[in-house]
Amino acid sequence: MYQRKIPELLDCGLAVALKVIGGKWKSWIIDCIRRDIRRPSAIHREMDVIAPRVINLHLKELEEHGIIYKVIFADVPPRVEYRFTAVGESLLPLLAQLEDWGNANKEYINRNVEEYAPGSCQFLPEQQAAKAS
Amino acid sequence: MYQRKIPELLDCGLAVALKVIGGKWKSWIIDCIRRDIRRPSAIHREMDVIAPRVINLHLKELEEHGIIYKVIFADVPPRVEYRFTAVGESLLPLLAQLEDWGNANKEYINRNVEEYAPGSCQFLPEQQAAKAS
DNA sequence: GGGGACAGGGAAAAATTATTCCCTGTCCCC
DNA sequence: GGGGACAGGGAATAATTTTTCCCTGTCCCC
Repeated sequence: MYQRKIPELLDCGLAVALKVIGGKWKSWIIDCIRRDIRRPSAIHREMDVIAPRVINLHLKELEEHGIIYKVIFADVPPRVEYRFTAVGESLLPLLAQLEDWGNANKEYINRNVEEYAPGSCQFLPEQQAAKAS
Repeated sequence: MYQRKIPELLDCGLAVALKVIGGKWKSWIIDCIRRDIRRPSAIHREMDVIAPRVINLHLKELEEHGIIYKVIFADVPPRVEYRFTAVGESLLPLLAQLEDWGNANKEYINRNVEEYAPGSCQFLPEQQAAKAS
C-alpha cells in the first residue's frame, strides 16, 4: 500500500465525494455493478481494455470506502459478487446526473479544448459577453 | 504542455464530467468563483495552502474546458476576473449535490477507511446482509 | 531607487496513480 | 497431465499530476 506524503483535505464534502468517484475507472466500474455485472471476471470482460489488476485495485478502494461490499460464496470454483451498500446506492442518482450533464456538454467541451490556443483568451469584457451568449 | 501517451475515453458523459471537475483543487476553485472570489490574487489568498502556480494551471484548464472565462480589464495594474460561462453555471447544482452527499457521508467513509483491514472482507452472504443493514 | 501588488509562466522535481508482468491457489474437462 | 476459468496479489515501471523554485513585466507608494 502506498503511504501518502501530503495529507488530504477531507473535511470538505466535495473533496470526499470526488475522492470516492474520482478514480480513473471508478465510475465505469460503478456503472457495471449498477447494470448487475457484479462478478470480478464479468467486470473484467466488460472493461476489456483495462488491465484486470487495475480493476481489482479500484474495486478494493470502493470497498474500503464502503461504497460496495463483497459477497463471497462458499462455492468452488470461488465465486464473488460485489454489491452496493446503502451509501453506494445513494450515489447512483448523482452519477446519473453527472452523466447527463457530460453527455449534454461533451461536444461543447471538446470543441473548446480543440479551439483553445494560448492567448486566445485576451478579450475585453464586451467581447466576452458576446462570446458567452 | 504535457502530451498524453495514453488516449482518454471521452465518449462517456461521466468521463467528461469527471475530467472537468476531477482535478485535485478544481472544485475548490469553482467554489471560490461561485462565492464571487473571482480575481486570481483573491483566489490565491483564499486557498493559501495551495501554491499559486497550481491554481493558475487549474484555472487555465477550467478555461480550456469552457467552464469559466477570463475578463481582462484594460486597467493598470492589470486586473482579471474569472466568471462562469453558461455551461459552468449549469455545473453548480451538481456540485452542490455532490457536496451535500459528501457531507452526509464523510464520517461513514472515513470510518470505513480506518476500520478496513485486508482480509476483513471475508464474510458469508448472511453476515454481509447484517453488516449492510 | 527599493519594495510590494498585480498577472503569469518555464523547468525540474516530487508525489501520486495507472499499468504491465508474472505468480499463487483450486477445480473441472478433455 | 495440460489447459482453462475462477479470485487475487507483489514488484517494478510508466504515465500523469502536483508542487516547488524562480523569473518576466508594469505600476504605485515611500
